[in-house]
Amino acid sequence: MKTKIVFMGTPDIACGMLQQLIDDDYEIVGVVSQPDKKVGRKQEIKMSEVKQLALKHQLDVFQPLSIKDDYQKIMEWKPDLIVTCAYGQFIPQEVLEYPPLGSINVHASLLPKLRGGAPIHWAIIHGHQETGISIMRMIQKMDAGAVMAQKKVSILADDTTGDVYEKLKTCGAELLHESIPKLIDETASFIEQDENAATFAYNISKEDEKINLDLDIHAIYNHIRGLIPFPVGYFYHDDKKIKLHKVRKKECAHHHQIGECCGIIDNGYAIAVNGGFILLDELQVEGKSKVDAKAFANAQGRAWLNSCMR
RNA sequence: CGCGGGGUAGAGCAGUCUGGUAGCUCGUCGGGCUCAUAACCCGGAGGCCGUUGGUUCAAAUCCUUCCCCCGCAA
Repeated sequence: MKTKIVFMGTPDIACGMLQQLIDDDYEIVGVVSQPDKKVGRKQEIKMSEVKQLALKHQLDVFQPLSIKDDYQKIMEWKPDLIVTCAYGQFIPQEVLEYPPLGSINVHASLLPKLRGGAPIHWAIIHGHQETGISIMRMIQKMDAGAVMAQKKVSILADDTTGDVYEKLKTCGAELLHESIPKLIDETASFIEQDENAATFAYNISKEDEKINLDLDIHAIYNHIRGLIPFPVGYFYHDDKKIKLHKVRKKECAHHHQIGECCGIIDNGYAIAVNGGFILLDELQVEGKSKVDAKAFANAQGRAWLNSCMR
């Protein structure tokens, strides 16, 4: 008899896990995801990525506004196991304890490091050279349950959050594929996390997206690439917000002011910082569309020469 | 009717306030120069100035209708 699983998740990365469960031919009795949201200027209704994938495979979808007091449906599905990945709400104890095989979560960091909603972004912003996937038991405290499996992934010097995200999506799916059989045949072993070593990676706030040009070139570069492709870092020129979609760095000595616009260097639009230049390959000025460095340098970038970003 | 910016040559922009020959940088095409270049020089092509109606002798520019793009807020 197939193991009955309820999957709970919302954004794209969770789709990697759901797809793996589908491919592994478990009986997915239901999928729980965040409610459809109005999004953008036009406030169009958007279904979560997980919901879209679930519907494509004709799975039952449940979207409680607040799962805290609306979870009966999950019990009715009678799951043997609950698998979650970036669902977005705290799940009541009664639900977590219901399945005989327990409730596990796929988290994109090497726990106990980087607990929270944005582990990939913060791993890069902090300049880490490796991160990974952890699969652990769900408990009431965020990402604090005993860990049953981990797998490392390296972060290359120029990787963006998007790059690492793709690696982790694949890695997570593989680890999940290996782990569930161990739960079923009871060979899984769980190790409690070292609470003293815990660090946190909370969701990125507006303030976190602002790039501080006073830092050294490496910190700035890590900060910017850690926010690509979403939500994207920014700084200002006068009162105009400049969003940074694609950048490189060039370490070298120079005599420019911090934040000074220096025109095209190595095909990128150069901004002087401590220790070298940040080369903008794709940027977007508030109210305008995204443009490449050359296009930007033709008009606006030319006018801004010798003035400073801040 | 949430707030704001914008639509001008293939690209990025100026011109709009104060109506009067369609401009700049880049690309492209042709020619020239150089050992050489994302170098430089000369020349050319390419626009219903987003759309509708109006004001005017005359509209990219002023008033009006609608469409589309973007930033913010949610």
